[in-house]
Amino acid sequence: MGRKKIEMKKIDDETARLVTFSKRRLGLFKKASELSILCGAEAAILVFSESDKVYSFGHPCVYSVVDKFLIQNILPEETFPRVMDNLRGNRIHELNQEMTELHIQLEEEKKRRETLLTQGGPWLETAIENLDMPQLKQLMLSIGELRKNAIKQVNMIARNSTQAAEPLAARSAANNSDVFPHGYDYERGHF
Amino acid sequence: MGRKKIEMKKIDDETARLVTFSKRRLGLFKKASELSILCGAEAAILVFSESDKVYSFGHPCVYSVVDKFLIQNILPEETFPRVMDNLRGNRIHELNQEMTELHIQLEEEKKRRETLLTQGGPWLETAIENLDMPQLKQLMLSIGELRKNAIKQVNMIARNSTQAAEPLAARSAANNSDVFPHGYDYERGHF
DNA sequence: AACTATTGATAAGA
DNA sequence: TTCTTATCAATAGTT
Repeated sequence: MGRKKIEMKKIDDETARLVTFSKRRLGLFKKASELSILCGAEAAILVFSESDKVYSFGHPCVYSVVDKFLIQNILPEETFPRVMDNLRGNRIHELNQEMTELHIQLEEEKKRRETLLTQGGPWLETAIENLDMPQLKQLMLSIGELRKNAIKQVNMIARNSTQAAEPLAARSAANNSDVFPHGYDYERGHF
Repeated sequence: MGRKKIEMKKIDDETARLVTFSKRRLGLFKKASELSILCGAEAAILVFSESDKVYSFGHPCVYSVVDKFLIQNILPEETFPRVMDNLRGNRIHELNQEMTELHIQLEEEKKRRETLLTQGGPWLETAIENLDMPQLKQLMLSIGELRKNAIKQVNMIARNSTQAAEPLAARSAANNSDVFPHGYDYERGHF
């Protein structure tokens, strides 16, 4: 789509290939952004360059979409038997251990609920270890919602700010990855 | 890009929105396919329609790219400790009756905790609106950690499963999804 | 679904 | 790299 039509095969010249990669990657992300906006859809794009550098786009954010995908396509409840059954109810010869276990759990549950009421965050980190698959799925969905809301708020602040707000990468340690959050002026390459 | 320029906002007319969604989604996938071919890149696209139907594209395939993404961004920081250790103990025996009671109490606690977990969402949504930028950054970090822990636990459950544990993201596409694999002549609808 | 008038994306060049 | 522009490609509105 330019001065000439190009053959649809891997570009031989490395420099030209890199240039095209940059241009088209941005174009792709823009298209995805438009699709999301125009149609109220959620989308995520993951791209790995030849040198395995990762670039990603997501609306409302990469992780909420990827998580949603994983939950729908990779983590169906029925494929995973209840692990907790092994630890709790199915071993008659381990009744005593189970008893102890229950005592501990009960205490932990009480503590956790208490902590959750007061602090929230720290509780979740430890409590996750005791969640079963349905609970985990619910948690993943909640996390997705949480991200959405947080990003919304960041965008809100950014809009209301005269100074250009620091772009939200929608995640923590973005090691070696470029994240492309929708809602930011990616045209200007602010990140 | 047609008879008229359209405003970049959600299309009001539902029919038009659905048509545009179809057209642009295909266009997006084609662009991704071209990017992959021309530049030797790997790419995956996940799209959820408003009605949460999922469409995906992947080169060389959706799951390999998603896996790669997960591995690069999530798994490296994990250590996979034996999470269940804290559930096992070697204490003195207890009575069956007490155990039954404990079971009941535990279930009750879990229910209460679950209620907090699910109902905690709305509370957080409201709270988020009052956070400033530094607080939001911290929240995003926390969410990232939370998500890692959740995924870690999912993997844990998968590993401990008596059934052949399926590696994360190593399944074929599920029922309700349209997968758009690169390498096939999607123009002609070979699948 | 198909068809075009337009707009949008981009290959090549500066 | 960034910008410019001639072309090609995608698509909005229409049939």
